[in-house]
Amino acid sequence: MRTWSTAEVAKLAGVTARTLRHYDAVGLLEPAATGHGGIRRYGRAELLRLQQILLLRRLGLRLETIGDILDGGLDPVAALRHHADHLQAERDRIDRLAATVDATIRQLEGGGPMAPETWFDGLDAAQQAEFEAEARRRWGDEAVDAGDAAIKQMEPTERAAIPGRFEDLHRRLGALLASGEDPEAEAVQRIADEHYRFIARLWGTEPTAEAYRGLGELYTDDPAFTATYDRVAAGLARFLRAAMDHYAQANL
Amino acid sequence: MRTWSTAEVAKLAGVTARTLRHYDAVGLLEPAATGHGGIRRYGRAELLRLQQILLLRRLGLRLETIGDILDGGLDPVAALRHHADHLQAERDRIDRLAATVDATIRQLEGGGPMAPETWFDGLDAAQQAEFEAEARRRWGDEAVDAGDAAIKQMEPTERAAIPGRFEDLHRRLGALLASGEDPEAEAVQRIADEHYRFIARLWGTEPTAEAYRGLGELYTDDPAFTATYDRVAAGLARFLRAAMDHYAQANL
DNA sequence: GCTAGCGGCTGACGCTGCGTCAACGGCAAC
DNA sequence: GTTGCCGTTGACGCAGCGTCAGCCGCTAGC
Repeated sequence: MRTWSTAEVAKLAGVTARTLRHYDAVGLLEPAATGHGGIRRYGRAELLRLQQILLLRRLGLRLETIGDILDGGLDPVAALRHHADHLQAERDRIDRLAATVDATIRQLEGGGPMAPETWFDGLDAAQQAEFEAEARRRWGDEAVDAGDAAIKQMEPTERAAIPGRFEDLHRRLGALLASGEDPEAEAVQRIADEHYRFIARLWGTEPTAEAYRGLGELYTDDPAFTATYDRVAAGLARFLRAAMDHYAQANL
Repeated sequence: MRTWSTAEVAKLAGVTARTLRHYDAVGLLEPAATGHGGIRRYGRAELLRLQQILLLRRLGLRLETIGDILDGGLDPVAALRHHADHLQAERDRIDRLAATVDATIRQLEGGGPMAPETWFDGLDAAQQAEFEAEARRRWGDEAVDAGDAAIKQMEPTERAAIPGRFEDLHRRLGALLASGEDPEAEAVQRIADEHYRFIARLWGTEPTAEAYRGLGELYTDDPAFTATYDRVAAGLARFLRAAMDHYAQANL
């Protein structure tokens, strides 16, 4: 027995016959011979190649890449290094996702830090969770926990007023934007000052210039925030960010 | 301005118009009204729904699941918990993949532990790397490093003889299998004893019953090994594993 | 000589979430 | 009338096969 049929190879290698036909179709593994009605026959060389294919496949490489490697057109080490980078990135992405999902679950259960009723107007539970996860990434756990503690210490009436306070600031900023004011204009900067002090209250500490600018970046980088602001007035997110940048540079 | 066009919504939410049409097509987000040549118009409610869709999407949920949640047919917390489990599994999978890829790279570079020329006959570099990764998972880093050290201390001639020694054992086992012997037969168990002592030499220590049985499991569980053995003789992997099981039970 | 059954074959659709043409329509500015 | 912009509806493409559907050839049993 020097050659094997599709079913035999499939059993030996632990794949389905369909897979073998697929590999034939894409030119990854062609049978040693086909005859008599298209019947495939595989030889020892094909078995070996299949082994290597399956190994590389289990490393997560794409079939096309595997083909390039086995046909000598691609350096295996380079390809694997590239793949390792890709895996690393994937893992990081999943880690971030998982953190955000966990935060969202905590938010929805209502028990976690940053209770829903206290935060940004216009952000629902999932958005707040995302913001929290992002905040922990940007400013660290301590900063976020400190902010949470600061909010928890407020009077209930003050807490309840937070969303309204934001709305107020945003509306007034939107009006200035609509009237063509520059982000660095004094009228705008006065509101930025109010905004800064308000954020400081919420955070339980006065943000550094860097932290405050980072918050501004968040407004424009995160589509959820951007959309929230832009519903108040088109371009408000960028306008606010510019105002915050200038404020930080001038006063912090 | 109380309604928005496709392009406006797209800009506000940071998605493409194609995406909005897609969401309409799959029934995830239908415009408030369509008229005059199919022109879509979105209202405030649709904007809010879109926000929630995008948030849940960024958590990695599938569109269908998102639809179920937003239509009230699915508990968000339960869905997210389920999703978190899924993410966890994915991360673990990627971690294992990355470990195997790293091991493969080390093997291919030839510098790492378990140099290619010393290990199993029939396993190429990638396979050996996979085996190494699997071994570290099953028996821990110390065991694998100890084995590596043991092999490094051998005389070069003895090292070179390893593959041939395996081949010899496998051929003799294959002959006994072909002649219909039982895995527990004395003739088979004598070879199992040789096999055990040989593995002990390679590992630098005498495997426990559990470790030896675990090695047998690997032979049948891992298609790469199974195929390698079954090329020597059909069913050899299972035969060897049964012999190892019995040997461990009777002698260890 | 008929039929059932086993294996093998070739299409072709399905899955996921859109990106990317292609082909066409309507409306405003020039 | 034309150009250009924004809108529309198909339809293919991607990755890697799973899963029919429909057909052919050989063998065994009746």
